[in-house]
Amino acid sequence: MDNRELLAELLLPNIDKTPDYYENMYPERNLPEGARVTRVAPSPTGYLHLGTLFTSLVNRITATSSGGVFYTRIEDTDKKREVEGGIEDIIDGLWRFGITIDEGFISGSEQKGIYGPYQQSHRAEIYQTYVKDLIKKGLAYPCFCTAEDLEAVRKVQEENKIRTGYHGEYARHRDISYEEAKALIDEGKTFVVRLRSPGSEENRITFDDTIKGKIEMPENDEDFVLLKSDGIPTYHFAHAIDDHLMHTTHVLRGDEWISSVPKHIQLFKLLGFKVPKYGHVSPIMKLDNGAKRKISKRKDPEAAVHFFAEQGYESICVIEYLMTIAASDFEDWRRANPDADYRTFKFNLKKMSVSGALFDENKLNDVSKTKIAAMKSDEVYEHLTAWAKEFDGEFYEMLTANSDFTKAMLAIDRDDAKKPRKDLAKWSEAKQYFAYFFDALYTPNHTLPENIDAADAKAFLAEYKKVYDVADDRQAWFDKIKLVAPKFQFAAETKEYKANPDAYKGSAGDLSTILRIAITGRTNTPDLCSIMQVLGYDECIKRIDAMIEVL
RNA sequence: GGCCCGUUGGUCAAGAGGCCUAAGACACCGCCCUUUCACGGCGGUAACACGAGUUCGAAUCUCGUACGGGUCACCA
Repeated sequence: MDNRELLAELLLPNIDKTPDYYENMYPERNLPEGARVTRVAPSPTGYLHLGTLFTSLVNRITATSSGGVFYTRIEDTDKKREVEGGIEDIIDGLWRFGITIDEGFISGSEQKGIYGPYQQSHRAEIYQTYVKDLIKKGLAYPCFCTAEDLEAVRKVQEENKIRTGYHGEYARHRDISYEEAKALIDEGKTFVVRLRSPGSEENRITFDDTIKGKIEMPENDEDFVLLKSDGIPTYHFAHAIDDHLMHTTHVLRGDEWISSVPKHIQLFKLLGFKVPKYGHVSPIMKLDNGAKRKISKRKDPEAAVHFFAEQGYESICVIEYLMTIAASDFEDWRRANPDADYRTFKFNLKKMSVSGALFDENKLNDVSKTKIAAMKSDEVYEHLTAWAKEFDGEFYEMLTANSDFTKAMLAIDRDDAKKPRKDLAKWSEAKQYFAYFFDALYTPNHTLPENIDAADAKAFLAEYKKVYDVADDRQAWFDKIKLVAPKFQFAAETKEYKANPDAYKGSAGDLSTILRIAITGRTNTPDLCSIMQVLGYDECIKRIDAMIEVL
């Protein structure tokens, strides 16, 4: 046995398989030409992040549009940062947003597919097998440097203005002999396994990023860590092994990875793997004191996708909004296909923005309002109550105490309307918006607009009471307002009033406003006639009387 | 600091040397429609970061500057 073989046996004595074993175990996927295999590989370090959702969406739709496969893989190689229930949180979150998962972790505890296990902490033997092979080939070696050793080297490099890192002459254990290694191990020293990089900073490599285009960078010459001292791989190594074995065709990930691409390409080539296509997704940004910055888990509530659920944004609305960021031609498509499922949109990575988009709440609200406006009352009822049940128990009780009443309320300007109102963007707005329908929420406010005289208002309400019939349809209802209008010198027709404003105190429109204030305490509500029908005769009279009383 | 990437109205963006007197959407403003609000219709304000160069011609190509972002771990 030569030095390399001895080293390999010394370092990884329990590994008895060779890479061939795994190559045979995980065969090529049987997929049609052009089908793309994508994945999202989150670390269970906390809740589902907006950025993770975004990249998941991009991966998902890329697979879908090409008839491919989208799978999840858990990157739990850093035990220190792991959070209890993290896997479940992320996977369930994906499903909740309609990101379907074909393979890998399909719930917090279930895996599906023949390329597993889909959790890196359970794949140690696989990684070690490949590392052992690399050592035998002289492409990897043990490094016994401690954190302090590395720190000292870095300091020297910084002082001498040399590029920091474990490369070239600073790769101290690069040519360690079997004997040296054995002695150190016998002393009880721990080690990591590093790549013996054949690269040089002088060389340039280029790769074609499917999102950002052609990128040129110096070749990697750093002997970066493959296996940590606990025998678990670093991200770089796990990425190469897993994406190769799981036959990922497109690695679509956050653009913080761009600078690691030279490492990855080198690794794939050294391992004899086919290099996948890379696409680097720009982060979603946020405006902070006039400065653009990446949305941060720590500072921004909307970084946690849970925020949107709490606010009562429909998950599909968040997704559609993200689609407008992901694909510059999505909005046009949406206008042309207002009812189509977004999944049928033909997604093209080339249409993605190369710079990070600012998160735009206005736009989200617009997308959301349009979506909710298109719903029928039954659907709104279902979604609203589901939200309230989880986030506002008190409101939930009110909504469900009399579901027919609530549904009638929700049907106003919606079910029979040619052009439904665009009002609600998120369910948390509903409580305030519909407050006057519920005794517990309604606080009368009898403030009149400045152009209306209190005496007139009082007289009008008293007169209106006499003719009011809850059974009137919209036309009859308005005719009655017009009927009484002349008695107070108000114009029955808006046009008349506009043509000759001095002849009148106001128009039928102003009278409606008085009535609206009496009934709802507001000047801005959906169709008043319908509101009065839903509220019922007694309640309306009660409110009218209450207003007459205070005037 | 080294290495990457980026920069078109307030926001998202179209744009591949002449079709750009620079599209569209959101937001904002005005008018019309209208019982209110909304929808809808019509219109408006508003942008190629800066400087050189290449070219008959540059938002588009090149270089430099500025600004922004990312990355330089036994984290992903």
